[in-house]
Amino acid sequence: MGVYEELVARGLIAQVTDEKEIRELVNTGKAVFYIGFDPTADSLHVGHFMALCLMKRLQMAGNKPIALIGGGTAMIGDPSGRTDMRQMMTKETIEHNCDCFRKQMSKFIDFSDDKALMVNNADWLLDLNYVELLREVGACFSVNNMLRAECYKQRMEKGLSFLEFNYMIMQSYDFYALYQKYGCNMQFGGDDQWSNMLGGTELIRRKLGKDAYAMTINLLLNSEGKKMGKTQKGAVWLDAEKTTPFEFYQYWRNVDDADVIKCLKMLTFLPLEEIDKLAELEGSQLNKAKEILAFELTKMIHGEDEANKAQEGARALFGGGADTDNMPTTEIADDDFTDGGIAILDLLIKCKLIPSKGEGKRLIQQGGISVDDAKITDMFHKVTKDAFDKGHVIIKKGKKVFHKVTL
RNA sequence: GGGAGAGUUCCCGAGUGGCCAAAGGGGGCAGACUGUAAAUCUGUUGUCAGUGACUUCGGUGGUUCGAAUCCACCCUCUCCCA
Repeated sequence: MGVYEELVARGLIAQVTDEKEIRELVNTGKAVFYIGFDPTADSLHVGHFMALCLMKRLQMAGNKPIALIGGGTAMIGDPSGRTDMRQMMTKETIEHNCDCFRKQMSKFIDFSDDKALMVNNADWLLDLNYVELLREVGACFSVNNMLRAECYKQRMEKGLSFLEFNYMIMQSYDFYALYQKYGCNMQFGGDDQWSNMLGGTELIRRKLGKDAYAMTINLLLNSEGKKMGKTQKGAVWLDAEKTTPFEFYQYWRNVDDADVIKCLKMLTFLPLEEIDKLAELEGSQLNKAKEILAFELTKMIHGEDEANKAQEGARALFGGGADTDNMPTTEIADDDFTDGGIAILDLLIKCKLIPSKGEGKRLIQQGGISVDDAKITDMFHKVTKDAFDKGHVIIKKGKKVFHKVTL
């Protein structure tokens, strides 16, 4: 089975411009492909991770990946599939984010010995001259066609600024530039990028008379059709500072039954046969598959040690025991005590478990807070110093949030 | 440039002088039920020193005893005409 067939079997491929050609290129390791990442935050998230995995799979099959960091395109903001305009970012923020991306990517992709490249489109986009650009590529784009593009559909109702409208041209120009510079003959990206990617193949055909190819990967959607990798707090980040390994593990441990197998296929490097076996599990047995998913992903992002810690921590907590070693911890000082105790609401705030006291009161009224396994029913409850005799106190918020407090 | 309309809490959206911290839905959080799942049901969802006070309905001023609501100017967006 070639790498292309594997990608299909894993449900990764959404659309391709020319299946036969792409299969041939990719399976024989002749593709030089790029994937663009716009530095919209200071860490990569799960959505990027899928693309990185794809790069890795293709790199292992002998193809050459180019990771393009969108330091130039981020100045514009991709309107694809969005209902609102992105907030404009300053140059400084973008540069900072680029640095963060670069560091994280180097952990996954082997950039040594020219096996992969990392480029920043700021290097060629920022110096473009407007009139020259218009003359060079402007003539190759049909506004009529652009307006019909699926990615602008939602924006045709809500409004689309000229700035954002040009995003497609910038991305197309990237492909065109990479084709000439590095012989990049293929572009991969999320399925929401399809229109932008076609712009590039079209531009190359018109300007150079050459064929280039585009392929999109399915977005990671849950069974309800929503993008995965988002929580109430925001995205699930790859940076351990922003999403701890434990939180990361828990996110995957808690996916819907309906999504486990899909995630295993799309995100892990486990052999398909093994995943097929897991797919036969039913009911509560699926928890095994979820553990494997969570462990594998945590291992890839944070390393095996962290993955083990997260797994043991989770097993201990939910298995009844209390593994306090890997729990998020807050240290409090003597000053925090008055009359030998600290008010539970103050303590919860101190641990950042609640954003306001109102929410804390509600939690207590509804029975959502326990201290050392004792449910708190009085919102004026005080945690005394004696409670710390064994060195720490464990606060439980709801069913899944544990927090250790030390003195 | 001319004309018409819109901006409300996390999101959608009702409210057009006091009964408005603001309907309804979604989402979130908690409880019950479970398998750390889903579905369902219940409660809850601005802040605080909580029978009260404070901040909040695009911005700034104004009218009024009292403004999300009325007036003026401004900003942003949509639609129609050019």
